[in-house]
Amino acid sequence: MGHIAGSSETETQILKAALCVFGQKGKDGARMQEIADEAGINKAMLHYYFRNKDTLYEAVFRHVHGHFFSVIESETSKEQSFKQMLKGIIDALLDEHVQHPDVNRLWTHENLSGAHVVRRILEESKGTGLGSAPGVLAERIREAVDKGEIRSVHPMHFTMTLMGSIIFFFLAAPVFSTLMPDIVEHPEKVLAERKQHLFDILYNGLSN
Amino acid sequence: MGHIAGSSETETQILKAALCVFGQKGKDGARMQEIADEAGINKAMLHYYFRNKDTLYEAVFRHVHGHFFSVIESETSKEQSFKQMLKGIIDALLDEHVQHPDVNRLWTHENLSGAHVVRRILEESKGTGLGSAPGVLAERIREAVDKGEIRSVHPMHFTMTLMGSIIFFFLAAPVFSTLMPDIVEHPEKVLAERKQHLFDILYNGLSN
DNA sequence: GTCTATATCTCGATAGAC
DNA sequence: GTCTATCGAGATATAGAC
Repeated sequence: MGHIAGSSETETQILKAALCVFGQKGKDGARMQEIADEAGINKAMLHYYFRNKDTLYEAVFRHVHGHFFSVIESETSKEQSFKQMLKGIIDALLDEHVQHPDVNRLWTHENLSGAHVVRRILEESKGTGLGSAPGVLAERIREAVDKGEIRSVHPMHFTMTLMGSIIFFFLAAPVFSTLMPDIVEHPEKVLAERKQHLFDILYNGLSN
Repeated sequence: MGHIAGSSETETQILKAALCVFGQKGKDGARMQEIADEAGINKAMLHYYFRNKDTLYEAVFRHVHGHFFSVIESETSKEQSFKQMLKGIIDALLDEHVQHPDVNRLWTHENLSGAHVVRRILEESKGTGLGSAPGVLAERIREAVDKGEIRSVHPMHFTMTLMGSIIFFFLAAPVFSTLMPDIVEHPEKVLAERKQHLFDILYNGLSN
């Protein structure tokens, strides 16, 4: 947030526009002018609401960083079998990425630049809140192993494998579309295939 | 290459330095001054060997883009079972990423910025050379399915899952290190775990 | 709160001596 | 081929009127 108490309409517009531009171009490639244009306001207003580019970037990140974690948190807290949970996470995370591609891109940019902002946020809320979602998922995996629902597997590594195979799909789409034209020509079909494939390979990989 | 015929010592130094800086900061975040410093030369020299920043970036990318593909090509062309090939690709690709983290980062930056350079390169050598490596891997998967070595799976989706779960591990390391301190404290141990986990989960996922 | 005008500065690129 | 010095575009950020 800027130095304004409540969150005004304009502030929301700025955050939305900034997410879009930062997501597309990254922090370095983004231009304050472009963000202003996208928000339908003036460049000076950006500095009025958010002191400078760094502050704006951090505000945007704080505003959306929980998006994907909240999906995981939602699915892990439902009363359901591990199998259902896995299917739920795969489907919901893929859908979420389709609907909010900029958030995924922002996350990746953040990781590439050392993840200083994320880490600060995660440190602030040590083990609580949305940041703990991957930890909760790992715990659910551990429980499922104990109950014999799935065979023994390293919880954190599986969490990384799951998230990686979901996120990479969108990240590498520009390159893979050369090898697999359906990605751009029939995106819904490929998305459905992806959901089916991931559940198939990962659940089978966990089966006894 | 610049407008010099052979590749001089200086040119190699520049490419090496540029890979480092472009990998760390991305094309937009990179500074010509920093590349010059890293190469131990003068800023003007960069423009002498490579016309401008764009040209330099493309030269760097062309210089290293085949790194990971060559690993896949090497493993897919060996005379070995599918099981051995899968193990070989996982181990070799993970090792390659450890040894050349900047190449991975450059690739990711390239994907985030639309992959215009990669696509041009891939178009130039339509289906030939290193660019066809993922396609060859997909073909090997198809063959293994036909032979009954593994159960039926979508070849291209499996290729993406494999590459994604390998690459994401390095990409998200900054964030996951908060949740899994071993990543920075005992990196060799975690790398060994990763190799073992990936082969375990993916090969089991492919088994009948 | 919102705008115009402008200050300040960083960076890519070039000119030109050696 | 290599350097120093510098130009000029374009970016962030601010000043100040309304």
